[in-house]
Amino acid sequence: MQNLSKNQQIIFDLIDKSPEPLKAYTILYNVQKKGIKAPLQVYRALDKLVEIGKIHKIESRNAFIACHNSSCQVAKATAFSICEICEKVTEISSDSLSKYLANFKDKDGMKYIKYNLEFFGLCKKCKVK
Amino acid sequence: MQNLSKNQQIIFDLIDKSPEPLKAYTILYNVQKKGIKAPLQVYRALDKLVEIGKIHKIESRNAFIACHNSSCQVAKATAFSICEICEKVTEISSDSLSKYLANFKDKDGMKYIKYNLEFFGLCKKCKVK
DNA sequence: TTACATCTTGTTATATTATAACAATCTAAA
DNA sequence: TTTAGATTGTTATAATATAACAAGATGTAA
Repeated sequence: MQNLSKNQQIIFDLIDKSPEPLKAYTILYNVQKKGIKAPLQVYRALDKLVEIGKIHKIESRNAFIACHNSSCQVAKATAFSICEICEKVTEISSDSLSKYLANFKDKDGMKYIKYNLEFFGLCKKCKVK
Repeated sequence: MQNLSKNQQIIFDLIDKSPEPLKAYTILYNVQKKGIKAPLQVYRALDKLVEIGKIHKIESRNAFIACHNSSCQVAKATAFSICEICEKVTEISSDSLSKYLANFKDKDGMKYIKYNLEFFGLCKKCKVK
C-alpha cells in the first residue's frame, strides 16, 4: 500500500467522489484549476492508479471508476454491470462469480487470474420506465 | 441472415481471413485499393458487422475479429482470451461458461443476456518461452 | 410499376482518446 | 549523501472515432 503522488491523489480524489465513471478529458477539465494542464499528466496518473488497483478502466466506455472492492486490487479481476440507457456502472463483487472465473479453464486447460467482465443491460430504474 | 453490402463484405472478408484482430485504421489501409477511402466508411461497416454478430470488438484492444461461434450472433455474449505477450486473441466457446454467465444474478437479482468477458494471460507458446 | 422508407455510400471536417520524446525535479532507500 | 527510480512538466503528434450533409441503391407494399 503505497502513498499516492500529488497528481495521482488529485485525480484519484476526483474519480473516487464521482457517482459515475469519468473520462480522461473530463478529468483533465476538472483538475486544470489544480495545476494539471496536459493530457499526459492525467494519463500517467490513470495508468498508475489502474496498475495499483485504486481505479478500474471501463473498457467499453473509455472511462474510469474507483475500486471499492478490496479483493480486486491484487487480482486485476474485475466485473461490472453497465446500464445501456443511463450508463450507470456498478462494480460487481460476487465471490461465486470470481471463484467461477478464477477456476475457469479454457479448452487448453489454461486458467486466468486476470480478466475483465462487462455485463450490459438495464439498471433497476431504467427497467421500470 | 441478411446479405452484406459491398463495403461490409469487403471489410468482413479482410477481418475473416486475418489470423489476428484488426484495428480500424489497419483495415482502412488494407481496403483503400478497393475504393474505401475514408475512416467513416470503415467504421460504418464495422458497426453493422458488430450489430449483426459477424464480428466482435475486442474492447481492450480497439480491434475486431470475425465470429466463429454461431451462438453469439444472437446473444452478443462474448468471451475471449488474450495473450499479453503476443496479443493472440481466441474466442472462447464454452457452454458451461456461457450458461454460468447467462444465469448469473447480481445482488439485485438482475440477469444479463449481453456481456463481454476478456481473459488475460499468456498463450501456450508464450508461456513456454 | 410507382412511391416511399430505409439502408448504404461518399465526402470533408472535426472531435475524442492516447502516446512520443525530452528535460527537470522529487523521493526514498542504501 | 548519493543515487536509482518515480514523478512532473511541456510541446507535439498519433491513433481512434464521430458529425453533418448530400446522393444513390434497394426492397416492399399499394
